[in-house]
Amino acid sequence: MENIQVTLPDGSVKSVTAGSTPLDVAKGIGQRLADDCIVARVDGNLWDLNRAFDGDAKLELLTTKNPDALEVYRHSTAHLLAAAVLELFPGTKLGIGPPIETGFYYDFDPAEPFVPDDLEKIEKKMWEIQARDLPYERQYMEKEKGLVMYKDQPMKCELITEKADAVFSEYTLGPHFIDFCRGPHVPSTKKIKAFKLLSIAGAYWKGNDKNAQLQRIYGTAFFSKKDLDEHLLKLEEAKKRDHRKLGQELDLFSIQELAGPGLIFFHPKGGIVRKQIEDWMRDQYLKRGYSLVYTPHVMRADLWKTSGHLSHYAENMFAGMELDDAEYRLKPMNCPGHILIYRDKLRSYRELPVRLGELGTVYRYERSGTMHGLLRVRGFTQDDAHIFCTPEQIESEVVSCLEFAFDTLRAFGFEKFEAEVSTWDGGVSGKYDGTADLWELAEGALTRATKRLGINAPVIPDEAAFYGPKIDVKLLDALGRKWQLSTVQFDFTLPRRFGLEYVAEDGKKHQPVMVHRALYGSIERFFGILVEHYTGAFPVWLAPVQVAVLPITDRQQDYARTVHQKLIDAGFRSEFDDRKEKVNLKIRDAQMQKVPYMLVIGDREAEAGTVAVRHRKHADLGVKPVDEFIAMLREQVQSKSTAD
RNA sequence: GCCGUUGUAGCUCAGCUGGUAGAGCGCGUCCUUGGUAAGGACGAGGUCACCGGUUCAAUCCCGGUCAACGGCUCCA
Repeated sequence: MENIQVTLPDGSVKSVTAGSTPLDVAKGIGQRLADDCIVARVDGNLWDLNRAFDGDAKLELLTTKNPDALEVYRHSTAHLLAAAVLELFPGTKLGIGPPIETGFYYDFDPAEPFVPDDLEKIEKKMWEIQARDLPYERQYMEKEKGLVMYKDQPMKCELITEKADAVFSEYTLGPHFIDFCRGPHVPSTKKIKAFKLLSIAGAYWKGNDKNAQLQRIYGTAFFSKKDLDEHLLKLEEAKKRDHRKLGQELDLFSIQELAGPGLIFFHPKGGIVRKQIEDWMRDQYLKRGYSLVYTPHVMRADLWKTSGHLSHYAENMFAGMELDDAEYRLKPMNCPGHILIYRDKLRSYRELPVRLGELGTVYRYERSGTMHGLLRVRGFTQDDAHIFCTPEQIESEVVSCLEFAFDTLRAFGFEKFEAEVSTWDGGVSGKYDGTADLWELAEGALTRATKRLGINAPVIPDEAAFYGPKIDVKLLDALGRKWQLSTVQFDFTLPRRFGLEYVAEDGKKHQPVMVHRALYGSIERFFGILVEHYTGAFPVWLAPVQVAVLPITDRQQDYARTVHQKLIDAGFRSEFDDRKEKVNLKIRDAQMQKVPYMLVIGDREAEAGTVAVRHRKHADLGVKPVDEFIAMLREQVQSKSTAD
């Protein structure tokens, strides 16, 4: 037998006998490495550790430090899940079971739907199989034979028919489990050390809502118990931060069954926070050359015909209202309203760009089952603005929109962002509106703008709206979760549909370019994200109650009241707790409401004209004269400090 | 819209194979005037989501509706 040459990443070459596997090479280097290895990369392809080399090869051994290895590991855990399900529920039909960003899932079609208790049973069975130390073995099957072999697994047959080569690979796990699969996998179940099944959900076969629905089991897996526990802790933490839970605990907002799903009631405390959010944006509009407009919530259906919404978007609109003169529709978007204002008079190039901004409440008929707290609703308010400009102005407008967006997100305490540019498909499919030179112009402006600002923004082809390219900004919150918020979108369609014009230098009429942009996106959604980002402990400038004044006994009531009044007069949001309760309880309540400052007032303070300051996080800050406290508070509010 | 789960006081939940309900917190009254995260006593709150069926009898079983939750699909 001839030897084969295996080149390692450091350039060294190992000579091994033909038929050797990556695991053999790893063992040759050291048992520790062999133990740590999950999978190999051979000539750039992921490869089972126990799969023999075809010939000379470049080899990389992937250990638990490699993200690709984690994917393989999770994929193997998904197979383990499927094997457990088949042992417990023979006859269950298998769908697919891939790794995902946070773990893995496997889709099943069981005779009886799984119930939550089954998760525990299945997980137990998985550990049982894991303990058997079963190998994942790669085998090969001819397509024709395979279709017969898998005749009891209709979904697998479908996949084999569609995807398999004439000879395809499959993986066994022990004597009873076999799955059509490209692999690779870990060598044996003993490699799998930490996993947990998380939930059961419904999912359409092949992601198509025309197909039958399967039972999907989600789980997660990590190389170590420690990593798994950390991840589970993070999930717990996210649950505690859930804006729906905090919204109720802090009395910020509610959704009323009598009123309907997806419609938000802002309570007094949520209302104050929302006012801060809105005021900030309106002030910025005026500072940055936007005008503030208001447009009606219901408008004639004819308007929505002109805009094209009734032909493209009708299923997302609330049904029409037949009035005496015509049919009316609730607005799902603000654009047509702004367009009517633009179009109300003849515009000169001298007044461009025209930037019309509104905090516009729109209603969209989201399908039942899609609503989610404040994040997906049927009525929401966009910080919406439309910029009408000349083609030459596009780039600088995009730059200032992006600057505006980043300033906005930073103001609310977000530090990390990502941006991406969505472009068309070059016109091949015909599903995009507008001419090639317009797309080129706009896409060029977007990418140049990101470069000018030094933003790394990947370009994603064929992801644009049909009416123009766009750039989306995502933020990363305190838990590192991504949220898509700000968007800047070109629109080649509406200016044409509404026949928008401006008179240029040449005295002729030209069509302006239109840009849609929203920075919060939806105020409701932004509010929800803020609640989660801060776990409800809003920075002082946003906090619904900034100060709680807490007299210890009735003797200090009068003095405490003057302190409270002084705060109110100075423009702060102070709450006076004059209940006949112990100060411990008052502190506890203020603490649980996440009030930033508590002023404890006893005889000593009343005597000296001071307050004992307690901070929600840093606890006792000591005694200060009232004016000194007010000055400190003023500084924090004015600077909109987000430090706690 | 689809699959699955859930729906009991303002909130969080308990309620054993059907006999019209209970706790803690909160709320009210009273006592306690107490220095940095829960003082005590008493009391008032519920058509057990809604509609229908089975039954002598339904919070409990069955069917439907609505809503919430976990997801899927969708989000020009």
